[in-house]
Amino acid sequence: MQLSEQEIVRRENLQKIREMGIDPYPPEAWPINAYAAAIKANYQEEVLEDGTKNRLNYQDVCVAGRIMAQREAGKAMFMNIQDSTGQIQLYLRRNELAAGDPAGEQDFSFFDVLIKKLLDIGDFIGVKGYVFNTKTGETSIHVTELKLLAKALRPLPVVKKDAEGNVFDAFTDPELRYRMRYVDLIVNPEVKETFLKRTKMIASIRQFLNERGALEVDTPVLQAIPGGAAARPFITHHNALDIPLYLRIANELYLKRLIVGGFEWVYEFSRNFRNEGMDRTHNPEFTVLEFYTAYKDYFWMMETTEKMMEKVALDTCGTTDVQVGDKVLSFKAPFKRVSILEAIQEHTGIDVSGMDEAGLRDVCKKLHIAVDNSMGKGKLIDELFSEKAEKHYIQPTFITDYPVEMSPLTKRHRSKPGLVERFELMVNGKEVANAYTELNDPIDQRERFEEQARLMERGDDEAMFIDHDFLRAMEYGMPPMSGIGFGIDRLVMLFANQASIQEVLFFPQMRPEVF
RNA sequence: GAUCUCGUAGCUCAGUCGGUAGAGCAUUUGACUUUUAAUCAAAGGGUCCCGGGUUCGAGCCCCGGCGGGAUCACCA
Repeated sequence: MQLSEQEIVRRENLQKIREMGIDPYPPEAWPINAYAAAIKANYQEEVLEDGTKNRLNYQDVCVAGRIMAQREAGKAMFMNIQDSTGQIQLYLRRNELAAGDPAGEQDFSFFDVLIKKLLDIGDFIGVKGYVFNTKTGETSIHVTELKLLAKALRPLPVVKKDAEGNVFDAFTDPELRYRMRYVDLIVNPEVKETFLKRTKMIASIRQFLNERGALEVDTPVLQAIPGGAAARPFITHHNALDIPLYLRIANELYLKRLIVGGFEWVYEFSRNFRNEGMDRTHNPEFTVLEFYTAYKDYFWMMETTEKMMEKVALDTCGTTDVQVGDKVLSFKAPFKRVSILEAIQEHTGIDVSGMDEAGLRDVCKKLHIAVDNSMGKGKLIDELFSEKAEKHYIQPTFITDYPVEMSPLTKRHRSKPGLVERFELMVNGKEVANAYTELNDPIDQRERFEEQARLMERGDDEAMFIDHDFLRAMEYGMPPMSGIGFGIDRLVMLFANQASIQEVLFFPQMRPEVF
């Protein structure tokens, strides 16, 4: 391996540390009793009449962190260390860290050699000391004891910030940031914020569901029949059984089996895998929250969804008015409801309700939407909506009542022939959730699967497989229910105001690196 | 998969008309006991993504490849 000059220096420093009798990777625990952010927020001191300071708290702190900056000032030194909560400044003095009798012979090598020469940016250290404010008002730890906790052998990008908050030499190359997310997280604090928001959002959803009595469950990731969605799966092979298995594209059919089994409300944060293109809104593995609730319909689901979204916005952003790009989105319930046919009429001026396939195809051609003969009525309506209407729904809006051809798992509409009881929640011109009154008529379900099988024979590689066990479950009796799936990564993109899915996944898929 | 675009020091970036490879930070050496983008003085550091071609001469021009980003297609 070719080492850079800085890597060679650090390896030499490591050797010198060992020669000083210091273990650069000591095993003992370090007894932390304070954190950077809390110290800076809560430290108090008062200036007495004689000008001396009375320090009120944090006079015996023990912290740990990574060295992020070093400023030598002769026989003193300043460092910034970073712990999980942020950075704090350290103040170190040569004579206070010396060995031996202050009145007689003293050994200053700990400060002169270890601290000034052998410690580098990136090293983990633990320090003990007391907190004070410097002349310039910076809350700092006056260090009385320092211990090297772990030596770093590679130089970190050094990102600097001035008093006005201008950032210099930021570590910005997306390829390096995604491949070395650990470095990204160390030097770009706002990246950490995004991921903390993601965790907060998921916790908020979990709380919303749990307090209403929903049950969190786990269902198979490896499936013999990849069902519940129209997508190309990843395929793998099980050696002991000598069978092909698929990574799940959805967990819908398993959650519905659980409703058959007698649970009334189940949910799962499902990692799904789809063998399709990648771009700034698609990663091969992604997270969907699905939940299914017995004895409910899609009207109930709309109300539940808007309540949940309102809570999630409050919990993750502190407000229902969320800034996304240059827009402010209001997640205050209730949300607008528009049927897909009304939406098309509103944005094309054409009423397509009641039109047959030929009529729809003419409308598409007139509006310069590419069509081909494989497209049925449902697909044509879907094209009209996604080409002409979808992008206009910036504020959260429920688009309802889709054509039956697009929705093989959805119950037919109670009053509108040819449509199903389905909605998608559109936010910022994109779909973030998809929900139905679920189909629970096993004979209708079997026919819908058979239609999918015909599509597959015609070469549609995204058509659904027939899942005979799922049909058997439904034949045992499935209660009426409503179900929904939320694209969690896309919700995080909204609430964290990020334009790329790679910014909300710790380790987005990349081409393998060649070493 | 298609098109456009980028790849130069550890990081962020300059590099003119094709003529000896540059800066800031980081690193090394020295000064400085309340600094904070610390400062001051000096020094070292390069497979210019890889492979071909044109040329007396290529970081720069041409061809091919690898990797990233953006747009589009498919999808959530």
